[in-house]
Amino acid sequence: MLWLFVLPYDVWPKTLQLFGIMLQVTDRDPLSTAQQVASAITQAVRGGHLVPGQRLTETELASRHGVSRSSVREAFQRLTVDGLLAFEPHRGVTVRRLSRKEVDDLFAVRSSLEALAVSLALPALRSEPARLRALQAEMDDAVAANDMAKFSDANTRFHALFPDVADNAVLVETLTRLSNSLYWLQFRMLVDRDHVFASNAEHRRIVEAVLKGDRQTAETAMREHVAASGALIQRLSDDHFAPN
Amino acid sequence: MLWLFVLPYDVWPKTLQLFGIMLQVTDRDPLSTAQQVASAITQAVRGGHLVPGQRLTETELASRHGVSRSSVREAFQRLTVDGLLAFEPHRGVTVRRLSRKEVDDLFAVRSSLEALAVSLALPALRSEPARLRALQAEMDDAVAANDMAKFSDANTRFHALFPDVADNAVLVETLTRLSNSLYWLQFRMLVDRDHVFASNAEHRRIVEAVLKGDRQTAETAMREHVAASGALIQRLSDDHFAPN
DNA sequence: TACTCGAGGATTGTCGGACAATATTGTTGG
DNA sequence: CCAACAATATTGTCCGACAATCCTCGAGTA
Repeated sequence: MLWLFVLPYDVWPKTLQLFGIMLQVTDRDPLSTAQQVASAITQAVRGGHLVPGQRLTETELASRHGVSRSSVREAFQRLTVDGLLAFEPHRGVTVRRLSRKEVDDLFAVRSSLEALAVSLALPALRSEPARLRALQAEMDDAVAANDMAKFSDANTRFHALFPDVADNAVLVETLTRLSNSLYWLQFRMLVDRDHVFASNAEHRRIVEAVLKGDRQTAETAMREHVAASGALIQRLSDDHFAPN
Repeated sequence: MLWLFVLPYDVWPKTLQLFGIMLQVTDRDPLSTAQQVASAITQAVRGGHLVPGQRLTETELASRHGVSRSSVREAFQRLTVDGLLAFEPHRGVTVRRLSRKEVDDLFAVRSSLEALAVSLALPALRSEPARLRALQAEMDDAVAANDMAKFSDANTRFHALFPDVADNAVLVETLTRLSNSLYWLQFRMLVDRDHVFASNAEHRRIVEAVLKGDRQTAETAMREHVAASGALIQRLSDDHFAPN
């Protein structure tokens, strides 16, 4: 029946009932308009084209992306709950700007959840340590080569690895939300060269404890690592934070 | 200047600049239409008028509440991120129905965060123990009187107390979301009489540890208490859960 | 019987326009 | 410097429209 696979995607039936078995055709729907706009805004924030505190108006974004106000509103809502934008009734949205206390609060929750992720992911990572080791090697290389961008990328994947392997959708979703709010701060954080070395040492502690199967040590190491990042961010100058 | 207070609310200026001091008039904006619809749906779910798995259509809700489809869509979105409704592209929303695994995932995250809440709230609760003691007494009374409704109410406030006192907005928001998804299950859970007694004993353990200032014990007591609730829910019959 | 196909209806996704409610800004005058 | 008002910009909500997609169900077929 190989001929089936050369048919263009469009003419495939959505479901095939053969021999009483229901075959589901993987049906990746094209992203909704609102989702596309949301992604575009996210990219703009990540790329620094939109700075924290900046105001976004519905009509402007609508015409810029060639979509209707409805879709932009929907995108705004999603990004607001994702923690990337801040919403005020009758005043619109702005790129979220965190106060010192908000950063503190976020890191407190994040450290707890990342510790949980380490604990949940430990068995799986231990039984197949290749992925973790590869990531560690990559970070070591980046440090040795003094390549900040590379380290930043590997660092992001390092922190995403544990929730991912933990196989807990709620955990992944929650941590994603928190990370979105923190992205711009994390970016600024990485320019500090000394911190990168310290950070990598902390990563190594975590990795070793995980591979050794020492859950308690791995958890607290991660907890302290995240807390240290939070403390470091707090040392940034005042104008990186919103008043209050 | 007492005469000012007899003026109707409408004619008050929004801000008063007097003697160079900016006075903010507390401006409780009337809830947006979308928010009202969202609240109504929430009440309907809590009251059992809408059962898990049930489908909600935009036009039907719009005409029922006398609002436009736009507002209903917005309400749906909020309730989806709040975990009360489940959304599928091109298929609309249904009252969320959790699978066993999802319940497990939720309780894992929730136990971690409630333990964090206990830890953060401990100092404040210890320096002013009246509130905690009053709640404990209330729950004891409910158990003694075999009053399930009263215990349920006090139980809800007990679990809300720690995040509230912890003074961490992110924590409160995150836990609220998780609780919303679990509401219907918690409701079913409370019909089990034996569990109520066990639950109250666990509460007492937590309270004692907190008032004694024993952070470690308090944390693990809360963690285990939440985990026990999760395990209990898992014992419900299959038809309370979504397949998968 | 087991399966495919297609028509028709229901529902969602997106659009454009409209208008009131509210916020922001600028101006005026004391 | 500050109150009061006018002008403007933006959001909140509504309506109507239509294409895209999903669901149902009956007819056709091997």
